[in-house]
Amino acid sequence: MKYDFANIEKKWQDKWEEAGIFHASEDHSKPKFYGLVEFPYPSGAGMHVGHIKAYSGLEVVSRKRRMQGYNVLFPIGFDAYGLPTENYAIKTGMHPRLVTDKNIEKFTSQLKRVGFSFDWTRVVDTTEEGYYKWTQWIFRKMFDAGLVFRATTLVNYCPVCKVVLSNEDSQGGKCDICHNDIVQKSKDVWYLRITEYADKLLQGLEKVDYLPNVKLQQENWIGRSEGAFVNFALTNCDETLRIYTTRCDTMFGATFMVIAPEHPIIEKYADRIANIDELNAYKEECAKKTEFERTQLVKDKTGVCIKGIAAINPATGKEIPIYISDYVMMGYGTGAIMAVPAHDERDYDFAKKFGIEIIEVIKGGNIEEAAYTGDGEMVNSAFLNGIKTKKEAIAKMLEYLGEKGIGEKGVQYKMKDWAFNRQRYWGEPIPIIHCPKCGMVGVPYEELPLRLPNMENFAPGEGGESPLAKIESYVNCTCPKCGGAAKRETDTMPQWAGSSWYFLRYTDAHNENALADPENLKYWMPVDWYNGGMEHVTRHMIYSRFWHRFLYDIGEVPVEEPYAKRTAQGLILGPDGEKMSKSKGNVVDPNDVVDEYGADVLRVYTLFMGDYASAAPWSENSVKGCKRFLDRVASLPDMVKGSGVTPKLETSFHKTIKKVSQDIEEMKFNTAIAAMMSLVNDITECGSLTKDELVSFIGILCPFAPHLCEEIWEILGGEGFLSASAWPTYDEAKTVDSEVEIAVQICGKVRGTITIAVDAAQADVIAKAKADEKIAAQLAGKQIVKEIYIPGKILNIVAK
RNA sequence: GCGGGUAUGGCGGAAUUGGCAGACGCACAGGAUUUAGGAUCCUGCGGGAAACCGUGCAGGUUCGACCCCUGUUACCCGCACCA
Repeated sequence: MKYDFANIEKKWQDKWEEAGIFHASEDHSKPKFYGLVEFPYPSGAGMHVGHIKAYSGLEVVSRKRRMQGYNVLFPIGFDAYGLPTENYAIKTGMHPRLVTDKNIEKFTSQLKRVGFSFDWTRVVDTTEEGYYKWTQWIFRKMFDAGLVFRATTLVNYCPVCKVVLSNEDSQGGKCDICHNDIVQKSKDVWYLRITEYADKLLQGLEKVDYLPNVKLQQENWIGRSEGAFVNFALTNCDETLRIYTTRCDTMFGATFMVIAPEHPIIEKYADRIANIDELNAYKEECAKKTEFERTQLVKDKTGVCIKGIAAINPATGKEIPIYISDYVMMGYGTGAIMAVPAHDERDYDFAKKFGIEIIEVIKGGNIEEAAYTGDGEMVNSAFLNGIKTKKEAIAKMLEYLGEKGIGEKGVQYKMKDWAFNRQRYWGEPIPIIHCPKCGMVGVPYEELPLRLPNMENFAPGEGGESPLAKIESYVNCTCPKCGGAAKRETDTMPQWAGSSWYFLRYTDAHNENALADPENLKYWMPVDWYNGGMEHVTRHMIYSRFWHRFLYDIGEVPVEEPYAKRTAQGLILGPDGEKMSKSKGNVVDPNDVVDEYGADVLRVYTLFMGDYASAAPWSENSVKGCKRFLDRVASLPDMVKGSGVTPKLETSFHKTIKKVSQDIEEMKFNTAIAAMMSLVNDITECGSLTKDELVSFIGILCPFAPHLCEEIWEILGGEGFLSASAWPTYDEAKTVDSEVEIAVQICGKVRGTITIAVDAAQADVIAKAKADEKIAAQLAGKQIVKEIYIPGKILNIVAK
């Protein structure tokens, strides 16, 4: 047949759409499969070949599942709130709504050109009222549950985007969006109390099937640590200084203390501190340092000793000095530590620089040289002396602290509460009203959605306040509780909000009375398989697991964990081996590939280019190789002779069907395609195949190259759609060759090969090997020591 | 610094998990066909005349190691003064 891919692809896309064969059904009696891919942010640049690879994986799995008789939900949508759109709108004067609509349209047409089997009746757009109503609804539920709070803190502020950023969005001291330097600023910030869910999020990982490195990254992100809180008595003060430590066993070695520069005790006892000016100067200096400077100066410790207040080491009873230093941070633990220079590297560096006493309490290292952090025998530690393990010493010390009532076991997390607001326009309005009498009051549920008002100038105000603050009719309102005059919150939610529950909405995308019908949730959840990028396994996945777990706790969803399985695809690099980026000019546009080679080639290539989970560079030549493969497939109908089985090809067919079936489950798409290429080579060599064989071949190729396969199916007179027909089966017995060639080794080196029956007896195999000329020559004059035969694989004769 | 991962032809990558290393594809070379080919079809393709040598490097275990163990180097990805 002629492989006119452009017409073939259009023809089948139209037919699929018309017949609606990829729509998930609400027949809940059938077994279901919910495959989820990360919905795209509809940027102005359009799609990227990376998107294609990201979706192609589960596309193949979903198509296979349908052919296996599952009711498949494979949805798509758009995570459309966000800064790039807003910034573009500010620059061009075009309303973000229009920009978003235009971009979604572009993405939709690109996705459809590739022939993805998404259920287009369930598209979710996070900026639609019908959707963000429920985003706000969930927020309100969290507010009711006490998981929302407001606090004045130093925040990461981007002076360019004029927006407050979460810690996650400002890593490395650079803005995640514009990559400019971030400054610290004091602001009122909305927080979601995600730390309350730290343990639940950690425990939830035990029940799910995530790639090991995905799980590990989440564990590290949550960062649970077990230790102790201890209260140190102070001189010249009525209160104690509370610290957190994981090494209370080393307390006898604590020769000083360190508190964060922002620690409140300084201000509180300013009048008793002799060098308060010096401390304040240091504090100011620290505030000016960028994140970058701080991390660069890790080894070069700075600090100031507090004069006028000291601490008492509760183990030794000795007075020890207190320093302020920026190597201790207010945001972790209590903002204060006991410093044990002999057994902590940071404390060691500090003590060396400031000439503080270093007392060894664990044997094993050389404290003249460096801090020793390993295990060993306790010394200089009174009642701990002689103990040989950390674990035992910690237990004993905890007992002592408990008896004296000055300390107890404690747990800390690295994860911080989630800064949940942006002073920007293009986001979900936060449904809260500030009443001078009642305080913060939630917008009543029946008034949701709280609509994002239309406006002309959505540039943020100079002070960084939300553009919504400029609309008086929006800001001024009445308190739902007392009916008095009140002001509406003008901040909006961060981009992560909409993507924190979109997978629930897909199960019932148009429901006006609930986020989704409970019956639908019960049937479809959890997501059976979620695939996406590694860059989303911490932030997006942790946030969405948190929201989902909250919804479970209040009885809104039926399962604890939203994602039963999580995998991740590798990046597609540019032809130069570098990460694709506009500035490098190495971006490949999927449209160009579809124009020149067809959508089927694009799909096959993105899956064939290498291990699905690894990064691989784009190669135009390899794309051509995939085109050649499909050209050869297109010529197979011309080689059909008769029906039934071609004896020479029978085993190849059964083997290939088996391999492709298994490889798809393990995301080994590259080897699945390689196996199908091999089969085509076998068929070409053979010269012909039967109609039945071709039908089974296009069956297994269909998830990869559906347009071409449908076309061949039609030529062969198939009824309905190949995509809706049954997945080819194989006979295990026929995947095994009756005869195999095995290698014969002499002393571990291959000296020849012999062909034997698969089930040949060892004695026969050895006899046949010895009869082989080459083998006999090698064995001549030698004495056989040992003969090892691994059935069907190898024969090794050890001889001297 | 800590944690995780990777290392195989000129290139992308395979290898039933301890059993013929280099499947499949690309590139390259030779041939056929063609007015022509950047189209198609054959053939060859790790190195070496060969004996042999070859999975980052050095050892070890084993009849047998890309695979397991010890040490080492390089690169990639997370986290990063987390007490």
